[in-house]
Amino acid sequence: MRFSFRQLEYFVAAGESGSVTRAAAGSHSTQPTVSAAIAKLERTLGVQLFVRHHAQGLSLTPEGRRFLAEAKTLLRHASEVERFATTLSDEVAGTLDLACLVTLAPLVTPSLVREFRAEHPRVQVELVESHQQGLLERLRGGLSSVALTYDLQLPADIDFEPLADLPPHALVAADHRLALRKRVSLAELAPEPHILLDLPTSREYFLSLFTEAGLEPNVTTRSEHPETIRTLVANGFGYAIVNARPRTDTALDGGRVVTLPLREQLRPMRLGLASLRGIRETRTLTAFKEHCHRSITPAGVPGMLSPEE
Amino acid sequence: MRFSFRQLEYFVAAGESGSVTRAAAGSHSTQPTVSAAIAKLERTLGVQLFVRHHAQGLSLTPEGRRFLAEAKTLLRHASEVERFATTLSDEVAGTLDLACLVTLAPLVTPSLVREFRAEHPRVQVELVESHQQGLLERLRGGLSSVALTYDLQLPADIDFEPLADLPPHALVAADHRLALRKRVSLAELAPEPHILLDLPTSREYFLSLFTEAGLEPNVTTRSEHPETIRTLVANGFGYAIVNARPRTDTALDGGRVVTLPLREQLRPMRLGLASLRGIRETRTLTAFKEHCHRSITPAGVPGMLSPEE
DNA sequence: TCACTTGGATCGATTTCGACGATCCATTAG
DNA sequence: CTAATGGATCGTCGAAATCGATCCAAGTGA
Repeated sequence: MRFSFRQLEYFVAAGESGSVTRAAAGSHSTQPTVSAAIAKLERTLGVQLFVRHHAQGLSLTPEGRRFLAEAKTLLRHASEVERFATTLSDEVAGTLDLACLVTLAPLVTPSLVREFRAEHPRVQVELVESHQQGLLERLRGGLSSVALTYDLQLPADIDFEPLADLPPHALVAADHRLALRKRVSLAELAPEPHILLDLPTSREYFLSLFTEAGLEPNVTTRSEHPETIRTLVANGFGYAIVNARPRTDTALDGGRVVTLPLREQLRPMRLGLASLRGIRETRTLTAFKEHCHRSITPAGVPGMLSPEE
Repeated sequence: MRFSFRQLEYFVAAGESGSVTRAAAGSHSTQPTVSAAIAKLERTLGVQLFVRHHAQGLSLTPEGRRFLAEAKTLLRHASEVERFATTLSDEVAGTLDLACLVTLAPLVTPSLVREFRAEHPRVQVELVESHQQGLLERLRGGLSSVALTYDLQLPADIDFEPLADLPPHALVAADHRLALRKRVSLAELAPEPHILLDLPTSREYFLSLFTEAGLEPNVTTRSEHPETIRTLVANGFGYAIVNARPRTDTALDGGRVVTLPLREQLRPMRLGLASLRGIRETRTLTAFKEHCHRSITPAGVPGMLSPEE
């Protein structure tokens, strides 16, 4: 660009006031500065912008008058962009790019996002669902600002704020022989046919629960989709281990399932907010995180059964 | 403005290439310069624009991506303004603000402007008519770029390019007792009733013709309008002195007039282009001046009778 | 595993540019 | 003729941009 914002500002001020001195006063500058800036602007553009009247100010040339109009709209445009930029960081407004672990999304996000938008009407939420690896890629690629997920396989460059612990439960068919038990132990389940939620990071978690207890599950069926797991369980294919427990005992095909606490004190899944470490967060993101802390508590997660239920 | 064009340019280059180094290469700059500029931009805007990947470039944050779009349109706008500015001075295009002495305008400007516009279709001509004092005010106030007028009462700050000399003629009715003469002298005319074109500067010129010859005109009627003068002459109110001679011997009311050369060698009116001294002229103005020199010659002025006719 | 490569961040030196006070100069008012 | 007005110019100062050199972290390949 052959000119600067400062030069345009001084030029507009002088053009509108018809005086370098007044322009300087109104621009928090001095007369020599404005005079030099305008002279330089004329030189670089090769356009005579003013007619100088000795000891009585200046008037715009025809070209100066036309350029003035253009300069004003450009400056207005620039301050709109400036305003936009500050809004990006300083106001709870604009778009929040939220990512969520696929298995959690249908349970948690609807009410969470609805309440957040009710509280902050100027914010649009852009929700993307993905598996854990995809979430990390999105965070690192700047495609999402924050991810709602479990603290599984999180590298050091990812910051994680825990929101709630979800202990594992056994999921069995309503007509399963263990369905009426108050609770059940891993040892009892181990020989039974196991239906594994076979997703990149959850897989290792479920298996580790058994191996850490010196057991080995009898994996007979696998699926990547929680709803398929529930339907398989309801249809007697075996049992499953789940942490997120929907507020319904009906599978998608109408079959019934039951969730049972596990007797052992097992390491829970930790639900929380993952974001890239070391990036300055926007006020919109801060507001969203605060909202999550209020809405998703250790005592309960919207869309899921609470621990004591 | 909290940011500069340079910063935006570097930011856009880096955002589109995903690399500070490539951005620097494409911007005729160096990597530390671009790095520092972006860092400063982020600091002043309070917005994190990039996620830095060690040893493998950077990606835009969600905010960075949105700001990038705004920055690009702003830069495009700025270069349009820059282009506009250079067009103002470097191309025969845009608007030419032309002023013309009222008495000359109907005779000279129609064909002059028509031919000029045919030669330069990208130019609009904005024509304003005024008396001599008004022309000077328009030039000094930057309202017009050039004035087509006589070299009467021109102060030192006005530049004048002569185009053609218009010697004074006597204007008499077709049935006037002198109408059939080949030429007449001022002395013969002096006693006759004189109809004076009573305009600020022409007035002094006409009277000076007589006083410089030791004569005094017998002014019986005055008017500010050349067409009124011609009608008065045609109706026998007296004679008039004129320099601009229309290509017709009919006055507006249908009466006939005759123009006669004057026997004396009298100082002619000098038709030319007046402009403000010391202002850099645009290429459009240069083209117009050249066109005038070609079109308005000592041998003839469009719309007027030529000297030898 | 270790050296190499990649690519952004940082440092220090240089230079450029903007800002300012003082002054000059031409015009206008009284 | 003097004072006031108001832009142009000059010299100085300081902030900021620029650059080469260097640092450092992460990925790559032997």
